Amino acid sequence: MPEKPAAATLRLSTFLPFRLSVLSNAISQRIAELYDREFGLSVWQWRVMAVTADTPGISATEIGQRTQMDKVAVSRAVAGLIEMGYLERRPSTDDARRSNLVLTPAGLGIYDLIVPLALAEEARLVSALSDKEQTELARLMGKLAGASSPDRELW
Amino acid sequence: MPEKPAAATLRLSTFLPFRLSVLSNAISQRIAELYDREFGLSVWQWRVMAVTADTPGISATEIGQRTQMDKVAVSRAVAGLIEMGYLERRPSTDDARRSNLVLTPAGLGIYDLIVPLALAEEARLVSALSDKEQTELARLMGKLAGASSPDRELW
DNA sequence: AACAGATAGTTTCATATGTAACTAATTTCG
DNA sequence: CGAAATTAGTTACATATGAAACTATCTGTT
Repeated sequence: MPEKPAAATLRLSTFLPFRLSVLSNAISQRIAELYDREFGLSVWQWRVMAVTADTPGISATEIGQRTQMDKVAVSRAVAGLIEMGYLERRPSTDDARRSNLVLTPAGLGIYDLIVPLALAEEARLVSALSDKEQTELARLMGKLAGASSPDRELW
Repeated sequence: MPEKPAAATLRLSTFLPFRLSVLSNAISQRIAELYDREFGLSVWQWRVMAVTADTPGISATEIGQRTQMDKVAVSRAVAGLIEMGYLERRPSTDDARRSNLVLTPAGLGIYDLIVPLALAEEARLVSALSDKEQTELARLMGKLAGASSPDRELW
């Protein structure tokens, strides 16, 4: 009588999707807590601010594309930021469905406070890697992104 | 009159926490859909199955440590798996608070079906990288994990 | 012009998730 | 021993999230 074949096993701790997920969550949580504690912002709101600072007058749809947020999430983040007085909605002259979003002076003010903190936190994190390693990591992640989502651009 | 100093800007697309999060989500979602569509499992349920297959008789608390899930998530995943008939709870003889968890034959059955699919998906993904690059990626992620969570072991 | 899609964005609803409170069993220590 | 503190795990509640439906506007076709 044949042995029952040993089933293949899967060690979670070496399984890439698991490792990536755990690592990403650990990092995100740490930063999210910073945004929330210091400024009362969610990560989504912060992302909206970041792309709006980069491209004033951007539309909600375009924000979604650049941040990989779905339109509901964008809508909610925008609503929250407007309520907090950090973002302003300007009706577009050529398309009444869309709005042009811009940061208010208050929004720009806290943006300028957050950026250095975020960059410092990133720097602290990657300081464990040499410059060369940092570059290499970025490159490898780019390759993975291509393989994971051949359809859409991730960044 | 001095110029208003140009505020530091932050390009989301090169900001490591953002890139990691987007990449991880893209990969996780693809795999989650596989588990759900083919087997009706959530990612958490799958993780519980994976560590239970690896260590039969494991406790819920230990599952939490190994998978980085909090105890509520573990509790819910376990309850779901038991309901589906994939997992069995055995009261521990030496500590009445804890249960020893084991996969049922049905649970082992689908575990054996899932493992090759999960490994194949991972292989498809990392096939964009050479063997050397794969090793390097794992190494760099390990370093980052250490830097991001000096307190607890991530894997 | 006028109808049939498409598109921008919001709202609704059902589900997922995390925090805190809770129960029960165990350990610690006076 | 026995009260206080810890630990394993579940339940309850409040919030976050995503899918689908919806409103309003725009585009293309006839």
